[in-house]
Amino acid sequence: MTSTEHSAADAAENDFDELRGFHLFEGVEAGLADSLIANCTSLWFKPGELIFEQDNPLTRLMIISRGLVDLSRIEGTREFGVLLLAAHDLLLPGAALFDEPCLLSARALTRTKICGFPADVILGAMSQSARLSFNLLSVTSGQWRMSVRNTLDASTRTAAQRVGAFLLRLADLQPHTSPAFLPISKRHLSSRLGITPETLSRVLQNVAEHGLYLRGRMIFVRDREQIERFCGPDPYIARDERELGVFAL
Amino acid sequence: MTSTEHSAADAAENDFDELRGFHLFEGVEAGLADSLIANCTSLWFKPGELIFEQDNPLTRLMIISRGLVDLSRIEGTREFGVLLLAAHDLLLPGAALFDEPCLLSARALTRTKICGFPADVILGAMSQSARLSFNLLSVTSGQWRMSVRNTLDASTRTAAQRVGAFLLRLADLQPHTSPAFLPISKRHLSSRLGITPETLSRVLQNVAEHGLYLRGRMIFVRDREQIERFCGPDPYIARDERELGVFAL
DNA sequence: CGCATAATTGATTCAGCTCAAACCGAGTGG
DNA sequence: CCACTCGGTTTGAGCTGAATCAATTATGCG
Repeated sequence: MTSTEHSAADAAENDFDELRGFHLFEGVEAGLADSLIANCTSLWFKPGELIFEQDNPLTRLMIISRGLVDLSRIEGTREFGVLLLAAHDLLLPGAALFDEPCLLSARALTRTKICGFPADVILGAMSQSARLSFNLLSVTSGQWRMSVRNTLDASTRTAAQRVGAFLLRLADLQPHTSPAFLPISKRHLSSRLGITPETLSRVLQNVAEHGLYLRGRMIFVRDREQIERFCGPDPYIARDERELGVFAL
Repeated sequence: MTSTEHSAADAAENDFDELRGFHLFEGVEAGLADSLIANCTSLWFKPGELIFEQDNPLTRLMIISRGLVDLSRIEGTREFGVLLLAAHDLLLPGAALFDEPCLLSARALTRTKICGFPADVILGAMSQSARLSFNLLSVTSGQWRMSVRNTLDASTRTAAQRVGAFLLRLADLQPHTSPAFLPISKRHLSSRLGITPETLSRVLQNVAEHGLYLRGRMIFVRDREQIERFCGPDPYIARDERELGVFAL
């Protein structure tokens, strides 16, 4: 953790309202939530900076307050992206709470703000608040579900279809901005989709011929019908994981 | 659910001791655990039988009391195995508790006994017992962790390495039987490892040349050194997921 | 015994990887 | 203002692991 660290008190004042509104604290007894938030420390990370490294234990439960975080396994020079988390998401809650050595490293993709709660404080709070445990369970379930979707995507769709579907979803998540914006580098995108940067580059040409193109970091959906047909309909019953407090991409 | 169904009372009597010892109920207040178990219904499934189908909601939280269950996405004729669960494991707890339509179907691989608890009863109990919520969270985290391991295996190892590593782990999990026993068909094994049956067949010859062979359903580890070298060392820090109440393969 | 399902074997194809080279745009400093 | 890096990206050529398709051969199992 090399970034500027604010004092706990400082963090609590600045972040209070923000954190209080997070799904994690929904329905949690006010007094308890407040005391948890008072224990929180926030940290800013620059794009590209590592937040924590695989194979180490995690002593705090971290939540993304701003930014985007890539969870991936780093093996030599190659990175295998597993999940892309966004604001409101928790970082490997299981690893933090159950002393699992992380399987994954976390890296900030954009300028990112992380709030951390000491794991033992959370564990203590869980034994008092059924609702907090419930929320944690709902988030963990949702993240797992997202991870299963990725696994299935990887084995049922071609690289081109995954690229198309991912960009399309990204566009749908920002309905107000047109054109939609790709918040990460193509390199990271390729890692997230389990392909090499070279393949991504080639595949984008193919995708462009089917109604969706990426110029710079702007995503243009030119022919929705066509691109949807091309990607294959999302094989999964629609379910907005955001209801579970999951904002992963 | 086409199998013989026992009455709840019947189930409770027969299964009481068995269920009470499951990780799910560890540390849960005795009265509460007992009343939950009284609400449980058990069902037997024949090998190959579907336990539930993808895209449907789940109304009960199911736990495997005996047998092996394959969680997979069925797409036309091809099946994509995601996780192989064993006795003591829960079946998609998140789907049952949060009304997620399942992404996966569950199929009994061996003769299997499933105990089910109505989801709303569990939800009610969770609000009373922090420990029950905690246990559910630990199981869900552990299953997710296992699923991440699979994802990583799929993208970092070759088919042959995955086959070798899987059989080796299977052998290690039954230290008392020699030779170790493959409890499922090769077809299912291939699905679990994300390869075709043809590839599995070919790859087994290759694996045999590196110290591990499969004759019928017997697994012989002839040269442990060699096969471990061949598969590449398990890249993940050792952690026995069984501590988390997860027995998935 | 005989049929259905599972497993092997062979021939061929193909999606995506690797390696290597060219390209491009944004900073940087002379 | 321009030359010069230096990432990140693109393009090209060739390779390869695993899938597919098709044809046998084994293995239960009723």
